[in-house]
Amino acid sequence: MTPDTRLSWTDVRDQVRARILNRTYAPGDRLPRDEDIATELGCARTTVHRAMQDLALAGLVERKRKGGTHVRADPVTRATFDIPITRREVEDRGAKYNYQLISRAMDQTPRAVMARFGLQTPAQMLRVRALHLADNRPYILEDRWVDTTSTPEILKVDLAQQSANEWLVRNKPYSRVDVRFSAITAEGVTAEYLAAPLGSALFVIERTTWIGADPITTVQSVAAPGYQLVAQS
Amino acid sequence: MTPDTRLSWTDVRDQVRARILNRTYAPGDRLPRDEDIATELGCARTTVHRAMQDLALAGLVERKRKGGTHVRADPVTRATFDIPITRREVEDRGAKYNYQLISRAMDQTPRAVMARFGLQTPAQMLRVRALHLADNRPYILEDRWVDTTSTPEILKVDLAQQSANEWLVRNKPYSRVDVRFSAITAEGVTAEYLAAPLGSALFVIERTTWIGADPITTVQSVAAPGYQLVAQS
DNA sequence: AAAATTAATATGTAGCTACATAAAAATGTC
DNA sequence: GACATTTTTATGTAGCTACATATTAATTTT
Repeated sequence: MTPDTRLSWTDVRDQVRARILNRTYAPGDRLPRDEDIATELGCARTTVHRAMQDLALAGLVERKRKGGTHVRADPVTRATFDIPITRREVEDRGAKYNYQLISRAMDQTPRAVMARFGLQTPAQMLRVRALHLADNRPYILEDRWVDTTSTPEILKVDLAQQSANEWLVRNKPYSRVDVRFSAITAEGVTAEYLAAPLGSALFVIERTTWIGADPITTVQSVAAPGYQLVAQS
Repeated sequence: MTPDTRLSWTDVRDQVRARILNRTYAPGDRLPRDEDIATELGCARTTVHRAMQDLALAGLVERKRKGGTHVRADPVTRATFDIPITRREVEDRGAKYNYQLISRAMDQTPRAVMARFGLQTPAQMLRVRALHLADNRPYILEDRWVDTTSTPEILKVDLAQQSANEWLVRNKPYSRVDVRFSAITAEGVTAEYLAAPLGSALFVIERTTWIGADPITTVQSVAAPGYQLVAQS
């Protein structure tokens, strides 16, 4: 069905990638111009262009105007992670999702939160702590701060019924997000809520979102022991 | 200098994104056809198409032929991480990089390694353990297995001089990679090598690569306490 | 009425032209 | 020779046409 001699941009991409993998084009090498590759493979320059863009996005080559296209000498491993709302994450694992509000109160932002938002002076924000459960076992403990200046509506939401996670993601689109991963030791109430042995290692995801220049929320999500995050594709 | 009325695809993307953010197009809504948006904004359909592709890639909208374009109801947080070679990572932080080979020997793959590669039976592979240092302090401890069937050249490399990390990334391109993050507790020799207090939480990156269907290598990289991974952009 | 077929439609892709832009290379100037 | 200027060139982008393809919607057949 495919017109025999018609190359799609994915075909071109795969061809060029294969050549990089088999060292026809070695790391650091400059590739032929898009146009020459086009002539060689018998397609239009636009098609080669699209293919090259994709390879550049994947981190395999680097392109510069006039400078041409080069195979990256120090290829980086580029991994993309999808972090869905916690309910979905739990349900996608085939587990029953439950949610439990721990506390909800206005409070002054501590240093760590100010740092995340890039604030110079402390501010009053809504602090929400909650526990997400999978099959009635602790799954993720979240400690969240919501800026009530940018998001006053959160004050009217019944957070005992609906998690701030879910409400925010559905009702408060953001324009910028900062994600960071780390590990902490299970201690005190954190260990207690997660039913984790004292001293066990816990995986932590921190997310901070803004709309334009205005802070929306920052969360520290601590996962129960054994949690693993796997890259897409 | 910019021709007043000329819209680039990034302009269109930003416009549409703004409308999603300000709820002109609400979650779940179907957007107008590309062509209608093109007419409205005064540009070609191709331009809108490119903009939409980008928004789809970012996870903001979903597109289906004939079905049209819809604003995603459950937006996911999509984060991209670049994991450079360890030398670069250290040097980019302005620290002095050092490397130390701990052990290098052929051995039978344990269950965990078989699982990563999807092997049914154990195999003989090269196991390399090494320590990366930043300013002479332990930075990352790596425990690596290299498939000497797909990568026999590794046997001739002097791994005391050059880290397997670096040699592989520069000499062995891969076609598929699997990345996963987790947290473990500092124990035994791991704690010792990293100079980490017993029981402290350590961040772990596991990477497995293949060329076609053939395994190349799998590494468990354990970072010293305090390590944090931050998403790009 | 249910199932199979056909038509309509929105997005996906390839190819072309024309021009913009960044950066390297060549040239000119002091 | 060092510096500024101009030219060249490879990629980047916009717009157009034409057709492919997946789905839904409409229609026909059983």
